[in-house]
Amino acid sequence: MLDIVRQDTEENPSGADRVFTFFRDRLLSGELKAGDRLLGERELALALGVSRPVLREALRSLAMLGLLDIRHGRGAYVRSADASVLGQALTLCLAPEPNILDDVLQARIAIECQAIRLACLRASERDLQAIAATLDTLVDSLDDPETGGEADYAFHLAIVRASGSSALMKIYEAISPLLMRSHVERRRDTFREPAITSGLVEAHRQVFLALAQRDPDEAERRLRAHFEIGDDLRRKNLISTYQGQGKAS
Amino acid sequence: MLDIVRQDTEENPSGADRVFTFFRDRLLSGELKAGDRLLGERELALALGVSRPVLREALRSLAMLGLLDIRHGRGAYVRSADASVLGQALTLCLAPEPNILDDVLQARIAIECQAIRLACLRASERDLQAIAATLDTLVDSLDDPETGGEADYAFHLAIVRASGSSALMKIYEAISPLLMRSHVERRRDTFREPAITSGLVEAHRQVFLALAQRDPDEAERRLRAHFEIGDDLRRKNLISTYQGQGKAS
DNA sequence: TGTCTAAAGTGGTCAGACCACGGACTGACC
DNA sequence: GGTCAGTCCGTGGTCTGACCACTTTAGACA
Repeated sequence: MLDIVRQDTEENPSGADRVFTFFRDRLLSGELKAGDRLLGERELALALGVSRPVLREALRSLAMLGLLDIRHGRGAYVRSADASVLGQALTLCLAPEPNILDDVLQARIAIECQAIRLACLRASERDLQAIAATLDTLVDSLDDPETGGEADYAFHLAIVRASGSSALMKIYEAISPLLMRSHVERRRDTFREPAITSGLVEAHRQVFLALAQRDPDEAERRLRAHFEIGDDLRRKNLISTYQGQGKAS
Repeated sequence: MLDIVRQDTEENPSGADRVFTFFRDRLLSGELKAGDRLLGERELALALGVSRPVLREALRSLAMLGLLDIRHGRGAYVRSADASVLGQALTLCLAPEPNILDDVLQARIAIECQAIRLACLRASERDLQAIAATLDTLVDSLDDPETGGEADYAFHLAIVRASGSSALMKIYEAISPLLMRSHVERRRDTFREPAITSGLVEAHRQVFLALAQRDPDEAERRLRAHFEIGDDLRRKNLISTYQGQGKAS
C-alpha cells in the first residue's frame, strides 16, 4: 500500500516502465521543471537505451497523466501540475460506485469545512476581498441560473483558496468536475424561485461574515447549515416531483 | 475547466488519444468491467483501425492510470478501480508545493472530521466493532512504535470506512501515501514516551466513545482535540530539539 | 524590405519482424 | 491410469527503418 508505483515493486520493470519512472522521479525531485523542453524522441531513445516506440509509450503515459505537453512538430514540454488529471482519476476511480454524485458532496463538505476554519486563521485581506467580490457577483446574477451557479461555485472556491492549503485546494479542484455534474443533476430537481435564491444569498453572506470575524466554529456552523438547507430543499423538491406536483416541463 | 479530458476539446485527436478515450468511455459507462479481458493487441489494433504501436501507447497509458493490468504472455485485463493511482497523481500534483507534508494533514483532518460525523449517523455495529478492534491493537502495541503507528493508521482508516462514503474513503486512501511520509518525518521529531502514548490511547478512546454514542458534534470535537494535541506535541519536540535538548541520536 | 517558399527538425504513424513469457497440449515415463 | 516434462502456440515486449504531418525558420525572390 505504501509504494507509490507498482512497477517499482517488480523485480523486472520493462522498458517503458523504466523510462516512465525515470521521468517521474526527475519530475518529483524538481530536476525537471514546468516549461522545460525535452530532447527529441530519437535522441532521448538513444540516450535512454530504448527504441523510439518504447520511449513514446512512456512519454504518452506521462502526457496522459498531465505531466507532459507533447505538441506535434514542436516537441515535448514539462507541464505544470494540474488538478484536472486528479479530477479525471477520481472520476474513473469512483465510476463503479453507486450514488457518487451524492457522495461527492460529502467530500465537498469535508474540504470546505476545514478550509473555512483555516481561512479564519490565515485569510489575508485580499482573500476576504476576493470572497466578497464573488458574493457581489452572486447577488448580481440572481435571475440567471447559469451565471448564478458559476458565482456560487466561485464563492466556495474562493473560500478554499483563502485557506492557504494547496492540498485542500487540489482536492477541491479534483472533485469539482463531479461536483459540477452533481450540480447539474440537482438543478433538474430544484428550481430557483425568488424566495429560495434570496435565502441562498443570505446564507452565503452569513458564512462570509463569520469568516470575516475570524470565528472558525461559527463559520463552520453556518457553512454546514447552508449545506443542510440545500440538501433539505433538494429532498423536498424531489418528493414533490414524485407526488406529481413538480413544475418540471 | 469542466471538460474531463483535454483531448476531447481538440478538433483533431490523434490516434492514441482516440483509442484512449474509446476505452476510457467504455470503462466509465460500465461496458467494460473489472476482470474483463481485452482482445489481443494485434486484433484490437485491426479492429480500431490503428497500428499496434499506437494501440500500445494508449493501452500503456491506461495501465499507468491503473485502469488496465497488462501481463506479459497473458493479455490485458480491466482492473478494479484503485486509489493508489490517485495517490500517485496527488503526490505528483503536490510535488512542487512547499510544506506538503504539513499541508496534507489539513486534508486528513478535513476528511476525518466529516467522516466521523457521517459515521455517527451511518456506522453499523460491525463498523463499530472493527474500530474497537483497532483500538485494542493500539493498546497492545504501545511499546512497539512500528506496529503502534500502523494501529494508529488502522484506527483512523476504520473511522473513514465507517462513514460509508466511498468518496471520502478514496480521497483518504489517496492522501495516505503522503500521510505516511508525513508520519515518518514526524516520528523523527516526536518520541514515544509512556506518558505520551497513554495519552494517545486515551484520546483515541474518547473519540471512539463519542462515535459509539452517535454524537457527531462531540466526536468531531474530540477528534480535532486529538489532532491538535499531536500538533502541539510535535511543535514542542521540534523546539526542544532545536534547543539542543533533543534526545535524538 | 517584405513576403513567400523550401528545407530542416519534430512528433505521428505504420509495417514487419523477432524475442520473451505463460499456459495448454501432448507425449513419455512411472 | 496418473503424473510429469517438453514442446508449441498465443500473447505481450521490443526493435528497425521508413514515411507522413506539422511547425519553425532561414534563405531566395520580388
